[in-house]
Amino acid sequence: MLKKERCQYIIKKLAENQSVNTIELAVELSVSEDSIRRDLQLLHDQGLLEKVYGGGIPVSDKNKNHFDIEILNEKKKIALGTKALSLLHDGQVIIMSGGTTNLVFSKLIPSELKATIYTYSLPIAMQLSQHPNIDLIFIGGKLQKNAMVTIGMDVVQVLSAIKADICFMGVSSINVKSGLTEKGYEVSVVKKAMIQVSDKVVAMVDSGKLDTKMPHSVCELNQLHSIITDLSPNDPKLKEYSSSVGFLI
Amino acid sequence: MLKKERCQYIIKKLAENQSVNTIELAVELSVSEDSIRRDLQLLHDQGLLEKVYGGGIPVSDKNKNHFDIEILNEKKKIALGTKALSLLHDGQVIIMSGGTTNLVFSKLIPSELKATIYTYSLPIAMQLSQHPNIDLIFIGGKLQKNAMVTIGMDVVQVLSAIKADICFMGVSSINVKSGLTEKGYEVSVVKKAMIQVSDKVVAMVDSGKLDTKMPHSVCELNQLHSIITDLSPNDPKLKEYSSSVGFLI
DNA sequence: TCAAATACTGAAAAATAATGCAACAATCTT
DNA sequence: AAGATTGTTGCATTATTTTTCAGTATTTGA
Repeated sequence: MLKKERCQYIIKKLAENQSVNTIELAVELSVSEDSIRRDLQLLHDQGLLEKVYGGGIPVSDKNKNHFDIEILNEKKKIALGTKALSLLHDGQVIIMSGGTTNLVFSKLIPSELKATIYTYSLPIAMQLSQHPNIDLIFIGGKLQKNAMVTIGMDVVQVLSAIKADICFMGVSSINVKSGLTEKGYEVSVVKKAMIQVSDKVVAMVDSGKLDTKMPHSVCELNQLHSIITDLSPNDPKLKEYSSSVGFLI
Repeated sequence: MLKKERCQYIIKKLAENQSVNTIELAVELSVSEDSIRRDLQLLHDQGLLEKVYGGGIPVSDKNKNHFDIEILNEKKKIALGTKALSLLHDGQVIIMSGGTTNLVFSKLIPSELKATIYTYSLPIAMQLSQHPNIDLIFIGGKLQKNAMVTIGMDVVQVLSAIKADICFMGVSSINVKSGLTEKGYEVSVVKKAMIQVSDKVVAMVDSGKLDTKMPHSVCELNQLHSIITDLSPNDPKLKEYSSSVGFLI
C-alpha cells in the first residue's frame, strides 16, 4: 500500500472514530509502528491531526479562524475567469453575482484595476476586500446559508437603485431554449434585478452547466451580451448558442 | 501494447481502485517499470493523476479557497466570550458589531441556539453562516477594507429600522470619563445607531482596552447594560467602572 | 517510585525514482 | 528505397525516499 493511501486511511479512520491508535494502525496496515508514527508526524505537520501519546486525535476546531470554500474544477474556472478579465476597465461599475466561478474570477482581478463592485456574496466580498483599488459595496439582506449569499426583497431593492456598466453573472444552468435558469426562486428574482440595471450582462458558464435546466427562469439568451466559457469559442458544444448571443468568448 | 493504450488502462484502473502501483502495472502490462514511470509522469503532466512514491492516486479535486483572520489574545477572548454566552436565549433578536472579540464569541455560540442575528461584519457573517439555527441578516453598505465591516449611511438606515433585544458591542476604547470611544467617525455613528435600537447593550471589553481613549464618542458608561471582560468582576482594574454600569461580568 | 508502554533517534537496508545512453522501430523526407 | 528524424523502450547507474531495526529516551499509570 502506498504511503499516501495510508495517510488517507488514517484521516478517514480519525474522522470516523475521533481517535486513532498507533499499534492498531500498524497492524491494520501491516507496516511497522515507526512508519505509522512518521505518517502521524507528517499529518500533524500538515495540521490534519493532533498527535498524542499512543496515537492521534482530530485537531480542535474551536481555535480555527479560517474559512474554507471548496472549488470544483478550479482549473477550468481559472481559464474562464482569465478570459473575462478582458472586459474589465478602470472606472467601471460592476455587479457580481455569487458562485465559485465568480469567486475564482474575483481573485484574478489585477490589483491595479480601479472600479466599483457591488456583490451580495460573502466569499466574494471577503476576497475583494483585500483588493487595494476597488470600492466594494456589499448588498445586505437575509443570508442563504449554503450559498453564502444574501437574498430577498432587500437585495432586489438595493439592486434596483444601481446603474451598472457590466454584470458578471454566475450561471447555474443554461440551454438554448430556456436561457438561464436557477434552482431557487429567490435567487432567480435577484438575478433578474441585476440584469435590469446593467448595460452589459456577461454569463460566466462552466462548460458542465451547458444544456442543463432548472425550474426558475432568469433570462433568455438574447439578453446576454456575451457568454464566457472554459471552452474554445469554436467548440462544437457552443455552436447552437452562437446565433442567440452577442459574443462567445 | 501501445503507450496510449497503457495510459488508458492506467486511468481506468486508477478510477476503479483509487490507486495504482508501479510494479504491479509493469507486470500486468509486461513492460519495464521505467516505462510505467514515464507513463505516470505523462499522466501527471496532463493533470490526470497525482504521482506518489510507489505509484499514483487520483487528483484530489478538493481545491480549497482560504480566508484567514488573525486573532490577538485569543485565549482572553475565549474567556470573555464564554461569559457572554449566559446572556443568550432562544428567540432573541441580536445585533453584533465587528471586531475579533465578537468573532471569537460568535464561534462559541452553541449550535442549538435559535435566534436572529444582525451583523455588518464580513468575518462574523461567514462564521455564523455555518450555524444551523440562526437566522442571519447582513447589513449591507460600503466596505471598510481593513476591518472588513460595512459602514456609512446605508448601515445606519437599516439599523434604525431594527428592534433588537440585545446588542453585543466590540469595544475599541473605554474609560470611565469618556465612556466608549472609537478611532473612526463612521464606525462611531454606526455604533450609536446600534445602541438606539437595542434594549440591552453589552460591551465586550478585552482588558487591554481598559482606560484608553479615542477621538470619537460612542456612548457613556451608564448607557451600557453590562460590561464583560476577561478579568474577574472583582479585579481592581474594574473598580471605578462598577458604579456606572449595571453589571460587570 | 517503578515497570510497562510508547516515542524518538540515527544508521543501515530496501524500495523506488531519475538520468543518460544505446538499441530499435515507426514515421517522415527526399 | 535510403536516409534522417523522432519517439519509445530497456538497461545500468546514481539519487532519493521509505522502511526497518536497535538502542535510548520519554511518558503513563499503578
